[in-house]
Amino acid sequence: MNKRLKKEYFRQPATVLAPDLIGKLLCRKVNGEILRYRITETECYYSEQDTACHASKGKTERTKVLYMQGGTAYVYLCYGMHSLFNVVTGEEGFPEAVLIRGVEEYNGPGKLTKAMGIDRSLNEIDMTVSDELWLEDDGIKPVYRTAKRVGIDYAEEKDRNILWRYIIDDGSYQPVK
DNA sequence: AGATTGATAAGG
DNA sequence: CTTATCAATCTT
Repeated sequence: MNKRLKKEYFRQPATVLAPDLIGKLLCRKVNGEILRYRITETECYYSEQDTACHASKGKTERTKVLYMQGGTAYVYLCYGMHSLFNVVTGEEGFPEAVLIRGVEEYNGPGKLTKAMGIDRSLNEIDMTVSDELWLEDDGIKPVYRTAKRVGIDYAEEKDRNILWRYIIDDGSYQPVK
């Protein structure tokens, strides 16, 4: 039986949740139909000291959602054409989030949001109570590997080299019965 | 390697 | 108001 991820779960640090979200189910209800996709790739963005994190330059109108409590959705329009979907984690007042970079059928953060109909109207949604967008755990624990984050050339070298990207090891889990 | 695309943030 | 920048993707 699938269990919906609740507030206590999202209160953990992004550094813990990023690997743990691998294999979880991203659920989206659109036009009365429920879509479920298994998360295959995430990245961790953590604190104002992380120069790759949007919040590193301080709190602004755009990044304030990163400071909200865990379980909030952060949807950001990048390069004018791609909606990127993040899960805000941790306690209120501390900026951290996990970027969902890929799901089973769609690789690439811009493609999965387009496929699931995720756009900026879902920004700041509380996924612990929303019936449009939420996360589920069906008990599968896939094996994953780590890598350096991508697309963050603007960050300082110390942050570019952190292994905060988590990718599923394909075929390492059993399909849902 | 280059074009695309528009919100966001910083500066005048 | 103007300008530069971007957690990407597609085509050449």
